[in-house]
Amino acid sequence: MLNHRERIIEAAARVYASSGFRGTTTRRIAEEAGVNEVTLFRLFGSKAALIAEAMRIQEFIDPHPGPPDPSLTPLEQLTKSNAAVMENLSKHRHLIRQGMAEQMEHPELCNELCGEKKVAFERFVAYARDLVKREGSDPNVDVRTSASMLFSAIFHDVMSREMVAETFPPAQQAAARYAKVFLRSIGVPFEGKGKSSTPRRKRRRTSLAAA
Amino acid sequence: MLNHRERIIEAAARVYASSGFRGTTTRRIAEEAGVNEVTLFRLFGSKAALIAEAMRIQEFIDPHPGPPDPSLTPLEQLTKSNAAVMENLSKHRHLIRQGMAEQMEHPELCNELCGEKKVAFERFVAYARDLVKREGSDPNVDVRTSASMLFSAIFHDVMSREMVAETFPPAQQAAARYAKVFLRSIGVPFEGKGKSSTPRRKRRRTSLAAA
DNA sequence: TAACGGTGCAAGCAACCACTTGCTTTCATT
DNA sequence: AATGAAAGCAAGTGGTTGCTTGCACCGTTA
Repeated sequence: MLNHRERIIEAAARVYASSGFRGTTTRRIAEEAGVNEVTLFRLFGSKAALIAEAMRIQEFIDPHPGPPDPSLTPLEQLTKSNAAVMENLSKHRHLIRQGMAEQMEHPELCNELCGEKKVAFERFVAYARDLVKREGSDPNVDVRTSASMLFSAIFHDVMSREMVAETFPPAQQAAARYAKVFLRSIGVPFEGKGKSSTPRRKRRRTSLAAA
Repeated sequence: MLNHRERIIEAAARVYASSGFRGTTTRRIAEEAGVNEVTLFRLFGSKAALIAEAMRIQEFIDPHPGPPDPSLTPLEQLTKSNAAVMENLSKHRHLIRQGMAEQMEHPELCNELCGEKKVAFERFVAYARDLVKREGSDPNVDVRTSASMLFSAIFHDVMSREMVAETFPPAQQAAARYAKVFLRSIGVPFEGKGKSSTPRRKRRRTSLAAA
């Protein structure tokens, strides 16, 4: 049983995710939280302050997708972390969509999201660079753009699958497929079922811990 | 000089793009269109009908990115069409973001967008398959997932660059970089400045017209 | 000239909004 | 039993919303 403050914040996030800032009425938040409407104002001061606090608390991107199990191949590691990120992002997809749409009107609300995203991206780029070095593939490959595209694929998949599912790989295979295409694009070989045209090498263990 | 009807629809789309359905008041549309508020209701019946009509008219994805100039290499073709799609999408990015966020509350509004997107994607997959065949690279490559990732990269770039620019390639190079990573991932060689680790071949002209 | 469709204008409607006030109730701590 | 903080409740504030009404105006067509 949560206390009032937590129940209200949770309700605010839920209502905001489904209806945006304007659609989030204090009456509805109070109703969903099972408290009186006045209580919101006594605890948070205003609707805007309450919603801002609700956004501040969310953790959109799983902060601990690594370090990965070193006994896994790069493909296995990537598939696993892709899936983890997708699952966690998916939980907040409605809220994130609202935040993105309202970025012009309420820029403060999506700052948390953006900050997390940048950090996660740089961490991933470092991992990918390390991977390229360890695997000894062409160091001139554009790792950063490949990483950007992988991030985009994951983000866009989560945000748009409900609307245009046909343009994405089947949900259960998406994480692995994105991993394969990514590895291919940075020239790191993996053992695919006859899908690899680059010379195969014995799988090598690598770790994300160095990133 | 547009007539009233067109001016109103244009204003409605503009206001919707910046403020969403709830934020789009009939008073504001009338103001921006330079007509009296009553005129909206006389011409369109209701706010919802007006906005629906405004969405129906938009063309989000350039319907004619091809057939490409056959004198161009695949990389040049792709770069060009990527850039064209990005430019056109970018014009509607605010409107699209609002539509995506409100997909649950107003599903009818984003149907047009989704339909266009699916068609454009299938057309592109067909082009990519043809490319793989002509270039004689490994036919077992996962072309569809690579295409999906390219689409995602472009879409996500356009929609999120204002918020997290650091996670994307520089704006002027993005179209070309996405094209290179894509070609790399489907095993089609291109002439990069020392970035190619797959064996180079003399550039071959291909056309998207077959798609 | 007469009729008519399109438009503007002023006013107003009921519903809803965020937020406030004044008062009572609940309940744990002392 | 007394105290005080947290919560509920009912009512009301001024403002905004989508939409309507009634009437005057104006240019075209008959």
